[in-house]
Amino acid sequence: MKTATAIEPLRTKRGETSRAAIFGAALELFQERGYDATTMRGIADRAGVSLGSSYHYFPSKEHLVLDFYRHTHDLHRAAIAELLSREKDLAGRLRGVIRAIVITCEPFHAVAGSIFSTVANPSSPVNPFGATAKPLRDEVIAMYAEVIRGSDARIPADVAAELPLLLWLYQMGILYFWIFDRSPGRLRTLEVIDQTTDLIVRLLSLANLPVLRGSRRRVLSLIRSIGAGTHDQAAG
Amino acid sequence: MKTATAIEPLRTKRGETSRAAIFGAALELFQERGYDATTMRGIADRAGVSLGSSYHYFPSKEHLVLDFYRHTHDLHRAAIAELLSREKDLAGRLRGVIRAIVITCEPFHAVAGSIFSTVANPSSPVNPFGATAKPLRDEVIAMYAEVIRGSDARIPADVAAELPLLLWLYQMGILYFWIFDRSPGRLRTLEVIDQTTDLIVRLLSLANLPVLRGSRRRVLSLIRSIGAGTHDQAAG
DNA sequence: GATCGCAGTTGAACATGTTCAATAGCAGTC
DNA sequence: GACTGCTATTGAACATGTTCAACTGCGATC
Repeated sequence: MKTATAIEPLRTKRGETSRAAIFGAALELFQERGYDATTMRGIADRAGVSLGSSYHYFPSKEHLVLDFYRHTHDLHRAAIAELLSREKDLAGRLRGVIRAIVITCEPFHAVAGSIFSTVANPSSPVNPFGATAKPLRDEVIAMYAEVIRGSDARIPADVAAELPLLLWLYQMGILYFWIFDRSPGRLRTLEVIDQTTDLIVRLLSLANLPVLRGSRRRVLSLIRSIGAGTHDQAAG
Repeated sequence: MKTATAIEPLRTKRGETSRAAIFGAALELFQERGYDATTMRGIADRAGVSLGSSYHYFPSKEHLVLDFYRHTHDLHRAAIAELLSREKDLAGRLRGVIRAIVITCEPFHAVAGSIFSTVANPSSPVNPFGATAKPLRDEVIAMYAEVIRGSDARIPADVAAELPLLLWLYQMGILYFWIFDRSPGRLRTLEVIDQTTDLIVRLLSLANLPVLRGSRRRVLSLIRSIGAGTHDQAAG
């Protein structure tokens, strides 16, 4: 069951250069003008290629967003490396990781809204739940698995199995909140992050209470049934 | 603090007719071809008006979606009227209302994805969190207040104050799940609705447990701080 | 009933995402 | 070195959302 439309490797060095130039130009223009105001012609111009060439490497404007995601994820990984090797407290790890994603994305705050909406479309080739985005999605989920695994928290196995996926969703929720946040320094988002990460960790510690056992079992089964459909999402 | 760009009342009967024709044509075409495949020219043609006229009544294609929301909300209200007057059990009311929204929207399932994504854009004039959508949003939230108020459940006042907003968000979450659901008869969505409504009601009944008091207080304060920013959303 | 103002109407013009058929350039083969 | 096939490149052409300046017609005012 291989992903059909994954980014195929580039054939020549010349092509690699062009592709990088196009993506670089897109990245600059997204930051300067936003996603919608950035035109494919503008990207091609700045990259020094023709309009048609851009479409040779990126089947659509939306496909540029996928590379954009990859790019910010790499930045995010780099930003949290030190934290993950040092901090052992789960709340601390989670807080740091989520804060880092917001800080990493900060240069793109103005763009993020249109990008989010573009990508939220289930029929978009770059929908986060879709097949094209699966490799990157799996990486992000694996990252959260690492956040949990490297902590000193004792998470029951059944919970731990579903938690990375949930944290990925949680990250998306925070990012959507952040998109709307116009407070100076994005303080409101940071405040919400602090509170929600604490709540999550507290909830995890409560999950073992006898009175919550039943709910926990039902929540987990619900999550599994939801997750089941998410993965084999058709691309087109 | 009046909403600036609310739909202004129509001046003449002639205009009212045109507006209705345009919206009706849009509704038909959305169902037949989907949102993206429906062109403004196609709408104008079917409505028997010129392209320019459509823009006289709807500043953009997105603005048609706002009327679309209003339309489905009215259908939804009609669909649940009987249930709300009969059923007193909170879980039953909630389940019925959420099921009804999914069933009401079923004819638009194929369209819903692109519409959702269009509307998810924070800079879209019809973003559900934005100023233009406020009247309708308030109506939906009030509807959920009614769902709670008319039940025999004893909800603590502090929880009851925030619950309608949360249920509105919950409804949006269900709809986003439903958009992806390709199971026959949308059975998976219905299953998720049954399970989540039960969980919500159970969680509400647990909210009074001493061990959860602290969390409850923190959750509520978090919700209030999140909700605070949502309301005075700028339109542009 | 003539005049005036404004809602309503129109279609051409524009910007931009996307497609496509044609061309250029390069690498391997004989 | 000529040939072959594939990648890279190009810009014109197309479809569609949106804008706009001009025009029409209806109802109020005198």
